[in-house]
Amino acid sequence: MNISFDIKQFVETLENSCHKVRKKTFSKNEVITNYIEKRNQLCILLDGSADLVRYDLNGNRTIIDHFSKYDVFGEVFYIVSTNNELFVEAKGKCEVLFYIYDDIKKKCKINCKFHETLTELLPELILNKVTNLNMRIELLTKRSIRDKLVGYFNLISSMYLTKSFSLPFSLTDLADYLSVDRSAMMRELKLLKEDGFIEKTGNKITLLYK
Amino acid sequence: MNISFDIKQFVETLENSCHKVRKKTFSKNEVITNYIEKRNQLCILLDGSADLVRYDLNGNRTIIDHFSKYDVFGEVFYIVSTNNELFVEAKGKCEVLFYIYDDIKKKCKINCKFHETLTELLPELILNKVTNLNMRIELLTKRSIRDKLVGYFNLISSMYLTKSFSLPFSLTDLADYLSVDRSAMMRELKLLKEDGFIEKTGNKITLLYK
DNA sequence: TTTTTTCTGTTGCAAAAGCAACAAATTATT
DNA sequence: AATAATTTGTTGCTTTTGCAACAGAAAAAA
Repeated sequence: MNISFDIKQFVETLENSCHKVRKKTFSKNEVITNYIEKRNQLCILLDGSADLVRYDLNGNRTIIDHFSKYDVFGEVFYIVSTNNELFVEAKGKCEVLFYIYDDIKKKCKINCKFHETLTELLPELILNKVTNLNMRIELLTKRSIRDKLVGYFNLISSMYLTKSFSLPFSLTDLADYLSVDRSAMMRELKLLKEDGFIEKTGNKITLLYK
Repeated sequence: MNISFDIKQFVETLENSCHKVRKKTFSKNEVITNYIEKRNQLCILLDGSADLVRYDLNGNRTIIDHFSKYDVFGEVFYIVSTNNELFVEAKGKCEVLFYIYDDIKKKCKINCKFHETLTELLPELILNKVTNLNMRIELLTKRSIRDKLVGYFNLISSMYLTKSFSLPFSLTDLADYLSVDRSAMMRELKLLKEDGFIEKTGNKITLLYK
């Protein structure tokens, strides 16, 4: 995503220009943050990858979003509407920039450059999120596991412009992302293979159709 | 939603202040607009109700979003990411305000008040959409029809602050919204009734739990 | 390196959801 | 007011999905 470059630029040059900015590192499975309304926190993933997850009352785990280098997250992008708590979990070693704001829409009192740039970029960042959410909904509304898998593969394929790619998720996590049972998904992957739609070695997928 | 009032205010006073604004009426089942990238159109529903729908290759209909009075829609809020076409369909007689923009983020050349206010409101409107999308995802990730129904009822209930409410959808449309088979949903509704969780007369629901 | 933990791949069985078809009720249309 | 169209409610049957359990592979930790 071309927005990442902008973020990179301004993070690198400006991360020390505002006293409300803190950098912190996390190791695998640590909770980077949880989403609480009015926490007024915005985070930028400087290195590593992390997932936004929710656990429901039945113990089901759902991966809401997946973050990689230079992705931005925080409650502004996900206004909490239910009692289910949301966590951002580190998938490995992570470096995260935390930024606490008073009012995301208004200028920082100290008038720092960091905040100014962030405020400018915000609408674009949010629209970026909206696109992700829409894609997500499109996947989730598909009626069968097969359609979800194929939809997801098409997405990845068109993102990387190749019919052959490694999944950014483990298969276990992919099931949580598509909101289906893992073993049922494995079964469907096998059938897709048998029907000649895909090739699969470990988590490398090759699309054979179209 | 408190934002509606702002919209109402400024629409009523300013709808004639920009030459790029057009008002049009639609009758039931007419297509108000379809989503095409770079169409640069923003619509405000002045009266009636409408649905944003998608038909997939298998002929399944999915209601992506439901709009009522003063809701705002258009491609800015749903960046098209796939080949499936999206339509906004009138559910009855509708009055719609169309606004064509050059660049939603920049001021209108003629510097009209309409555009200025809209540009100011836009981030808030978008965040509003994000909340909706997140709620939607939360519903769709629920693993069973029962959980989807209950989740949806809770949402409506907490929105209207009452345990007794009429559904804003027909049952047929509700199934398309929850992305499940209608008859299977009817069966589950019956079971919910039999298990004493809800009362149901026509499309009026009363929650008996909690 | 060895041990432990997590992830992958598989399967039988049970439960849930989808499909199809139809009658009754409700809502539009003429 | 009569007719047509749509929505609701229901059910038997089929297919899909979920659950549980386990063995082997791979990855992480000791």
